[in-house]
Amino acid sequence: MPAPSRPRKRPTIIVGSVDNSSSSSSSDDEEDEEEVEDTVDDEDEEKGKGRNGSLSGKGAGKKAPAIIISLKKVCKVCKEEGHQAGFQGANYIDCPRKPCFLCKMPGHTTMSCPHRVALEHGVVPALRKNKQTQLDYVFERQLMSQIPKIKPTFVIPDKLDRGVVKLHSRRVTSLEFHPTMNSVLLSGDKKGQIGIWDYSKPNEKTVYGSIHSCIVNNMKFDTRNDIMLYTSSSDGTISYTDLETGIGVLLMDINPNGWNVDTLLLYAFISTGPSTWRMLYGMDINLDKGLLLAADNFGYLYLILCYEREAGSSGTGPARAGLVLVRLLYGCCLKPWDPLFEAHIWDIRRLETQSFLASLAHGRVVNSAYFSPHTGSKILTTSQDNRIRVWDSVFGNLNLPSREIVHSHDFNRHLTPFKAEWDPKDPSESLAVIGRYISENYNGVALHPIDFIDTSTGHLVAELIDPDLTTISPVNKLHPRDDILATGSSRSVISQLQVLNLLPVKSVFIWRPGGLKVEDKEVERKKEIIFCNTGKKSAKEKFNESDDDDDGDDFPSKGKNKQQKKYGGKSDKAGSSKSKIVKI
DNA sequence: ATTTTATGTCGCC
DNA sequence: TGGCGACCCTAAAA
Repeated sequence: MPAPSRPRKRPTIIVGSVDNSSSSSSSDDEEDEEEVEDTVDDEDEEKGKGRNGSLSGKGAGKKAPAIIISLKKVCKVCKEEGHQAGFQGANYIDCPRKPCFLCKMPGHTTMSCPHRVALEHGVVPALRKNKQTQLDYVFERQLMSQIPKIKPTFVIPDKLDRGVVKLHSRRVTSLEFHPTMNSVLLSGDKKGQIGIWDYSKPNEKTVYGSIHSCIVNNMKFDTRNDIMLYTSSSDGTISYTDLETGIGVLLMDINPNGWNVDTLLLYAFISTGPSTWRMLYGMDINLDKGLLLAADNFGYLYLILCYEREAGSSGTGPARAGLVLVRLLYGCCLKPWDPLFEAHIWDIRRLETQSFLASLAHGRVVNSAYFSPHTGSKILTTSQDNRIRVWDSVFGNLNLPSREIVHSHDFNRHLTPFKAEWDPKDPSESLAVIGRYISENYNGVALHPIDFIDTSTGHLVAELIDPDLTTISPVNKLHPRDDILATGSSRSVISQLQVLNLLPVKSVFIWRPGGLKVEDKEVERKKEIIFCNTGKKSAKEKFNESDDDDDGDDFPSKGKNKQQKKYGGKSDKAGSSKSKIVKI
């Protein structure tokens, strides 16, 4: 069923009415380069539908006007003259009339955003009211003691081996490592398929194509029987699938009438408004209690008793698109009315939904929320307002986050939402990984790093880039035991740099320091280097510097390929930036 | 070979 | 309040 289509206009060119008489290209005071060519093109496009077989139809257009009108270049964002937004080489120039694309504050652009170059990288310590309660006491006693006082050094690779495999024909939307088999990675895609890849035995890869009909949003292993996988999808179903056979059980379907029926009803009787199709965006399980919870885009929370396979649902009100946090509070009877689990539901638009225990206010849509991996005492959220937030002490005051970290993950359409995730190996529960939306100029090429952020300080510990990985990487997963990161590509790679290593479309990437034992031809091995720095600005400067002087690096320059350089802790300004590099 | 279409979100009018 | 266009967006389908 096609959505109501609007005619998508071609990029409209505004003909400058100021100087339509003067056709010469030298009349303008600024930006007088490609005026002639622009003029011809735009005339072609303004008439018919621009079937521009010949983009450079010099003058021979059938409706060529007698007067060639010169154009004032206007900003494509605000349509004003005098500046232009867009890429200039690998640098994107923001429209100065818009708020900063990074921090969303007016008055400056991304290039000069203080959060872009600050060492603290946008950390805003929150105001904390120091009022001790009984809950705080419980927190201190039961959970705080588990958190090490001294934070370990993060293990961030500065050299990478990479395995690449193409499993999916659509973008990867979720990743999960197997809970016990160290080298097995699960991946879900936009199409609803599930991929299984054992990257130590590259031949062992499987794709199951009929588990869901669209985006696989969540995957959770049945830890009691870890060949079984729970998955939730935007098709509104939860499946319980045997990974050895691909045979699954449909545990729940919240669209029993199907997509077409709902949509037909929608257009027949309502003619506008949101679809009634329900999509599952959040899921978590607690197998000790045999519980599975899932959340849909209308803000409903569904509870499934996994073991008995009794599906039931409990509505929490028609709020929209909240996310769900679920975690058992072992031995803590904090919520007498609900001793089994604690669920937080929040919705930035409709906060009146009654039954949540706490509401974490965000400026815009919340993409994800995760309890910290060991104690569960902290919550890490990613919001569309370009901020990562850490909420300390789920027992305490959650009115304000304890950290706000400005980070570019505000996404447009066609991208899987970015989700900052804890490093499950970090005992101090402070390291998080998240892909970055905004691009950065790395030696002349615009790349989108995967950021490692110390949420306790807000420092950008590392930004991981790859010259061949020119895609945005919204989906990332750190291995629960090994120093391995898996990431899913958001789109195909179209790059002239790929001479040797043809990165396939919609791949799953594995970075691992120290060597990846793979022999399969489909799994490429490549040694790369990542940036480790605390400020992107200086990273670029250093990059350019090390092109000149520094060498002896074990990475030879090969022809036209962009080379990545390793950065030591060279401070570039007053000892300000101190890199944290740990080679492993 | 090009255009359309996806059901994403927000600001603006 | 809702329709509409724009977005550092992609790419399969038509």
